[in-house]
Amino acid sequence: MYICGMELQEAKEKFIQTWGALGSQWGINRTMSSIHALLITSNEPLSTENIMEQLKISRGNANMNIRALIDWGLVKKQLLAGERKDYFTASKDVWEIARVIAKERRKRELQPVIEIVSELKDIREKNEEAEAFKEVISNMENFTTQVDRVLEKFVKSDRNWFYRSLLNLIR
Amino acid sequence: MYICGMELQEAKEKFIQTWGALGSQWGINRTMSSIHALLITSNEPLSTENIMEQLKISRGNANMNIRALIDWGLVKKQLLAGERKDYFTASKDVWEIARVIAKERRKRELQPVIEIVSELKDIREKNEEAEAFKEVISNMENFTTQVDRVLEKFVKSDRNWFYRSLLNLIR
DNA sequence: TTTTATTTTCAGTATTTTTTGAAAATTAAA
DNA sequence: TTTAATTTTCAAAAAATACTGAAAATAAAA
Repeated sequence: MYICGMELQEAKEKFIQTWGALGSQWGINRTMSSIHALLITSNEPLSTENIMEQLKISRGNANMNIRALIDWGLVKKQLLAGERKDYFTASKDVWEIARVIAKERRKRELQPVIEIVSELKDIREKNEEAEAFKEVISNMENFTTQVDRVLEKFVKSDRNWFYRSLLNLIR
Repeated sequence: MYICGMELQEAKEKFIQTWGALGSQWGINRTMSSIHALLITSNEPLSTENIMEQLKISRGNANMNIRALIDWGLVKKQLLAGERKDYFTASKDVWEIARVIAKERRKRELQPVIEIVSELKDIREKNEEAEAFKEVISNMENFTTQVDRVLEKFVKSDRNWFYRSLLNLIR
């Protein structure tokens, strides 16, 4: 019985809940981030059934979201000797997690925007209104390609570069 | 009649559509980002009715989302002399837009996570499993507070600092 | 091969989120 | 005042999204 502080189980549940809520605020579905959080906090690989049980979700739901996580590169299958079931793990390394998420979002979201912005430059009209629009688009292209380059660097970098760069930025 | 390239109107519509889709991928509702995009590309302030017409949405919907945008600091009311209606504008400055979005998301999302992570540190248990969890949480606290500091700096910085920093990062 | 365990799929259902539209509230002019 | 224009609210409807559960597919063991 703990007077202050909290028990491990309670903390894990709170973490799973928070991670889930955070994900859904960022356009990732709640179950997917909850499963991710569960795996992050689990000290051993979990099977689909473990996950279904602990999060009280159906097999179909578990299966779909595990696959999505694997697709993102956030979760890996682990074959356990003598076991027929698949087991799953997630990296506990926060920097690595951030790196993978940045990599995927760059690919899935930033790249398409850059493409479309680049298309939108081709306007022939020459009046004031058109020029103003072109100016916005041109700035946006500038901005997105710069951000893209930074993300690319981050994704390819190592932990030391990242933490060193952060320090430089806030210096 | 244009052979290649596109007309201004078409480009604007494409931009509005893209911006809307992007927003919804990032947990901001599609109408809200579409209104924002419409205002970014408009060369004059627009009234609620203008917005309703151009995006084909209801008055209630327009009103709620305009207010949300004002709440975020992305849109401003503009009183037009001799007009009774409210008119709205949005900054066309991409850097400024990014700054405001970073500011709001930092306040609304990063801060709460930092708070919760800090709470989760108080675990009394001392077994191996608890230590592993504490390690994850501690790294997460580290990471989030560092990112928070960079965002704070960005939010308070000027355009020059930002572009200079980006250049330094990718150098 | 057949049997059994496991994973995948997906139509139907449930839930959540967004939107509408009309009534109520507010604001400014008459 | 009263009247008219405008904005806000919010219950109900619609749309989008997520979830279930059972059947089909796959893979491994017997």
